[in-house]
Amino acid sequence: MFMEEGSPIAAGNNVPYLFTPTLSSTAPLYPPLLMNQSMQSPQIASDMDWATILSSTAVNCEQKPTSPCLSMASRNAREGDNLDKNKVKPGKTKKCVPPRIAFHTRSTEDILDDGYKWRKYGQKAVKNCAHPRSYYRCTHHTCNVKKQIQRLSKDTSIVVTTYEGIHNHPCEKLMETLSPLLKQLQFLSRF
DNA sequence: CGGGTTTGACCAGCGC
DNA sequence: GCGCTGGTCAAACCCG
Repeated sequence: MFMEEGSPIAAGNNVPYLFTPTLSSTAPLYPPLLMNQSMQSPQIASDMDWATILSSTAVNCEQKPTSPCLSMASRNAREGDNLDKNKVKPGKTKKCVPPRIAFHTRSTEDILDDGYKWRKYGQKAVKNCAHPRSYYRCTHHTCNVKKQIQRLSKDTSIVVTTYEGIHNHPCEKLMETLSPLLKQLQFLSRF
């Protein structure tokens, strides 16, 4: 298996992990191996693009909408809820883990280009980790997707990228790449 | 000047 | 209840 680390990544216990084969030291994004609890072994997702993988996996592990997600006062405030920061309703503070996907990628670069545009909003030193964890948010104004980037302390060449949420907009870079192909397909389909 | 990064402070959850 | 830790905020700063 590719999971020599053994211990779960800091992404919650119900996270379906996506692993990239660690063959190269300067890792382009290889077709990832998709793995979750229902699978006996990782499956090669060679025919899928990253956006598809992200959205389908996130949907598969989506939480029930009735869960009291985003209960923190700061989140309420950010999402237009008028709750005062110091007036979080009692009994509704149970933490809800939104859909998360974690990637292991061997790379010298911390930031892997996934086609989306991200803005860093925090960095934090994590216990028992030599490298800090960075927090990013999708810059799209209607999109609340976040990601965390951290290097493994055991193997600093491996970058763990944890995505939280589902993009509600197309991947700009992907569309840029695909649009000429689509045009070509449309042209050929006329014959 | 606008958008992104840095970084210290703050807050909530959790374990003891 | 208290301390620790992770996640986020926001002001200051940087850069094109």
